[in-house]
Amino acid sequence: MAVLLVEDEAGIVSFVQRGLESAGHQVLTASDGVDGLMLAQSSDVDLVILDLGLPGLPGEEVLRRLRRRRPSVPVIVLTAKDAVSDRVANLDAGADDYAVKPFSLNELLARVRARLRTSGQERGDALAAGGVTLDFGGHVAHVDGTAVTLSAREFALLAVFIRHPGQVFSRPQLLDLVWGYDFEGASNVVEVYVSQLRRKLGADRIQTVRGVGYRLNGGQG
Amino acid sequence: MAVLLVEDEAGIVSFVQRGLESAGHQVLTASDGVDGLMLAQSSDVDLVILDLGLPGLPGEEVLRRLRRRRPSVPVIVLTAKDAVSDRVANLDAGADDYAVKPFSLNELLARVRARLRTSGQERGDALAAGGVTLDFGGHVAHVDGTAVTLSAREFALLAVFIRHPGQVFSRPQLLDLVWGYDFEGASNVVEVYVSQLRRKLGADRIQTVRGVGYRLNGGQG
DNA sequence: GGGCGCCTGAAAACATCCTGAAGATCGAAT
DNA sequence: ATTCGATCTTCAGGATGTTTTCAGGCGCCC
Repeated sequence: MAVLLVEDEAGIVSFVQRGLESAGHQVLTASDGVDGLMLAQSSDVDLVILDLGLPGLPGEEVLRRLRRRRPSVPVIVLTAKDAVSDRVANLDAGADDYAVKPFSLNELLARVRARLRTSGQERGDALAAGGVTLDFGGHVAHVDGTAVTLSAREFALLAVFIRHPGQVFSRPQLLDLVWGYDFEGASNVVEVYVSQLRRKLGADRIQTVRGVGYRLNGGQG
Repeated sequence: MAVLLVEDEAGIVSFVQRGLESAGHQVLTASDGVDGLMLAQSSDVDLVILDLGLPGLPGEEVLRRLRRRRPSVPVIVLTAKDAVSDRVANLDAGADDYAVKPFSLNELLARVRARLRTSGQERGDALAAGGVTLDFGGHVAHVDGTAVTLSAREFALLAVFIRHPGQVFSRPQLLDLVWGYDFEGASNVVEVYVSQLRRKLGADRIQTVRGVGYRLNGGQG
C-alpha cells in the first residue's frame, strides 16, 4: 500500500516515514501542497496524510482540490497546535480522520490501518455503503445496480453520509457541512433534501433519529 | 492528546498549563464558559478541565451544554475551596472527576492520566459498561451484541449512567442532568424512563436503590 | 397490616418530521 | 437582454413519534 505524506517539517517527515515503512507501506513525500497534489494524482496512492499548516496553498484548498480529483482516497489530516479551532470540525467532513500534533506514531499508524481497511477494495473513485454506491466522477449514484442521477446538493449531502456510514449527523452539522453557513433562523432544507434522497434511493436507506439527526444505513455495501 | 482548560484566574492557568504541556499534552485555554464551549466543540479536544467559579455562565450550565455536544468527552471539574458543599455530589454526576482548590499539580495530572486512559482508546466515541455499549456517533446502544434503538431522552439518561457505572444517582440529580431544570413539584418522569430503559435493556441492568436512586450494574463491559 | 415508595400501562399533550407545491434563484441558450 | 428549464428554498398542513401526566397496583420495611 502506498501512502503519500505531505508535510514540510523535516523532523516529522522522517519520524512518520520511518513508522510507515516499518509497517510495510511504501511512502511518497512532498513538502508543499502543489507538489503533493501532483503526486496524489497518480492513482497508486492509496492514502494521503496531509499537514494543514503548509506554506503556500492553504491546507483547506489542497484538501478541496484533492477531493475533486481523487474523491474517494482516504485522507488523514495533521493539524498544528495553534490551528485548532472549530474549523477542524468542518474539515472532518472532507478529511476522513485527523491527528493533532504532537501525535504518537502508534496513534497515527492505527488511523492509517483503520482507513486502509475501509477503503481497500474500491479503486475507481467511488464509495459504497448500505447498498448505495457514489460515483464521484459522474455525479451519479447506483442503488442496487440501477443508476440514479442526483443534483449538486443531493450529491453533496449523500457524500457526507456515505463517507461516514452509520454516523448520525444533526441538522446544524449538515447545514454546516453541505450548505456552508448558518441559515438565518429556522430552515428545513435539510429535511426536504433528505426527503428527496429517500425518494430516489429508497425510503429506508437514510434513517431519521428523532430529535437528533439522520444516519445512513449499513456499513458494508 | 489535547486538553482544554477553562479557567479565569491567570495564575492557575499558567500553573496548570505548564504542567500539562510538560506531560506531553497539547493545551487549549479559555477564560470563560462561552469561549470554552466553542473550543470544546472541535472534536479533537480529548479532555476538558473546567473551573466552576467562572464569570458569566454558571459552571453547571457550561457542563450541561458541553455534555449535549460531546457526550463522551471526559471532564474534570475544579471547585473553589469554599464551594465544597453537597454541590460536589451533583457536579460529580455530570463531571467525571474533580479537584478541590488548592490542588497539587501531581494530583491533577494523575487524574488527567486516569481519564485519558479510559477514554483514549475509543475514538468513535463509544462507552461500555455492564454489557451495554453506547455508541455516541451512531446514537445506538448494543446489549450483548444486539442493537437497541433509543429515543433522545432514553439515550441521554443511559449516557449518564454509563459514564459512571456503579454510581447511584438520585431523582433530582437525574432531572438536573438529563432534563435540565427542576420540574414543578413532583413528577415521575425519571421512573417512567428507567422503566422504559429496563424494558429495552433487560430488567436487571439498572438497579433501584430504595430511597436513594438508581445505579447501573457492572463495571467492565 | 399500614404506610410509603416504586413500577408500569395507557391517554393526553407536545414536538418533530415529512412532503407536495409555490415562489425564488441561477445558468445556459437564444 | 430575454426566455426557459432546472435546481434550490420556503411554506404549511398533516402524519408520526416522543414526552409527560395520570392512576391503579405491587412490594418493601417498619
